[in-house]
Amino acid sequence: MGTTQLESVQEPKYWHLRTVLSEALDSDFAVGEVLPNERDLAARFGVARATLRQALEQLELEGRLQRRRGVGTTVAPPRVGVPVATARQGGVEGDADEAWQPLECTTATAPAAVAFTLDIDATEPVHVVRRIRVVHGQALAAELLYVPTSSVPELSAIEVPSGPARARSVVRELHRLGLEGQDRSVELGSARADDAKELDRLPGAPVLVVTTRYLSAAGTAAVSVATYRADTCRLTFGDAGALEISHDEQERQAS
Amino acid sequence: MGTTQLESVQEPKYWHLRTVLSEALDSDFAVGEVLPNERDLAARFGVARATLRQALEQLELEGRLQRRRGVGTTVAPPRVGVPVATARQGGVEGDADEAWQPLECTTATAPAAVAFTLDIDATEPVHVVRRIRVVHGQALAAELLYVPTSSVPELSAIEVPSGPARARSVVRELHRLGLEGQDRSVELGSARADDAKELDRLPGAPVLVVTTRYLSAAGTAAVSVATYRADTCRLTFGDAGALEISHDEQERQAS
DNA sequence: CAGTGGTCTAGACCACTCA
DNA sequence: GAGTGGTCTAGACCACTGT
Repeated sequence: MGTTQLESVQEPKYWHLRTVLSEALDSDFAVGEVLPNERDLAARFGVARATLRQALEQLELEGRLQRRRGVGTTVAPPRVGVPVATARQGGVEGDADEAWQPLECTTATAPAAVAFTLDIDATEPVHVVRRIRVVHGQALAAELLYVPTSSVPELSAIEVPSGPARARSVVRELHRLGLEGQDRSVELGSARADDAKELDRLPGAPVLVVTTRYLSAAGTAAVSVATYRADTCRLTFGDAGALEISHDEQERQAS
Repeated sequence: MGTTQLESVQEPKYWHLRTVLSEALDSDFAVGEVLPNERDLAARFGVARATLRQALEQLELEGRLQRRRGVGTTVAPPRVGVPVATARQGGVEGDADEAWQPLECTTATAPAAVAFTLDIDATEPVHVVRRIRVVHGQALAAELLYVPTSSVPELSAIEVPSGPARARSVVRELHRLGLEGQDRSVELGSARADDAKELDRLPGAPVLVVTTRYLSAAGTAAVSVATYRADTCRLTFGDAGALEISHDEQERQAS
């Protein structure tokens, strides 16, 4: 008959919903606007709440939505471009180090894999510095910076008490070494409970895990494991701050 | 009384399950081994299947598990380190270009955001090259490479028919320009239907979206949007192939 | 307190893979 | 066709936020 080929490939409901909602976000909503609550939305689209939630989860993963328990679902602003490495990445300067805010510092043994990367014995003590990266008053990343005590010999004599002051000392001493460059890797992870708390997210929230190896003439001087909020961050490498491609734009397929 | 503080903070069941399963994976399972099916596992832990699945989803997101419909759930190998940029990223050579396998090439107008980044008019035609990055016989990434026709003037005269051959021509011409460097950004996304197909994933699967701007003396010569499988890939920058920190190792918290 | 998103249940059916 | 993971439902209760 005359019925036009309708969804014969049968995409899942939640996926179709995601597309519909995504288009609605583009045309009918402004950044920061709150959406109707999940029960209403589900009823409006004639699906179970769980299905509606599956669509919202997708959109949140893509950085389009922001959901807060007890508050509601709002339209998220475009992702922040976060400089992770500049073009001259061999530079001695601490890159965007001023953005990191030291919280505390303890001394302990490093996790096995970190010890391996540092090329030290697993029993050798390391300074563990806890830092967060704050932009516009919001924490974008939480980091653990592992610095072998042997890398910063000056410090052991000083004996600053634990806390932010000591964290700053360790970072200062590290910079004094004259770092020659960094190695980095980026992968997807989920926030541990402690990181989630710093980032104001729930445990298990998707994060981009940036592992950095700081190189000095003597070898690996320190290792940092930083977890960035995947929902709000776009990591940039090589002064690509100008890159302004957003996800909804990529949606359209050139054919 | 004598009851020892047991889970008073009440973490969600699925999160606790994730931890239990994660430890079980470390101690009792080998890479590639298949887990019991979801219904059995759920029964064994005394939870609903949906809850068990929430835990499995977490572990899959972290690259610990691999799930295939009709087959089962298996223990995933450690993530592959994928070189995205080398230390001398200003190099003219195509980096790990040999790993990219051209599929086809069409000519069309670029999406608005891509046109903006290329600094061209949205109506100007661009070559759209479709490539996939294959390692060990498995597709790790799918890419759309946008090259303005004005960037590669030689090509319009040649008139190679659409297809892999033409794709190769465009890439070759692009390299001939003498590229001066690249800008990159990395963010989390979900696979579009076409990308999902190339990557052997379901639509919506988590991917790392790498947007690269190729710079020539004249400005932005091309833009590429590559989607990497987030479950299997660890993107490395600056010859950090040696970085071997895996997620389960990060689990332990130094305190 | 009312209203929101987060968790959880116990089912059902479907799509896919493989023997 | 048997067995797997993927989708979907219609409820329930909880944790959190604001007023």
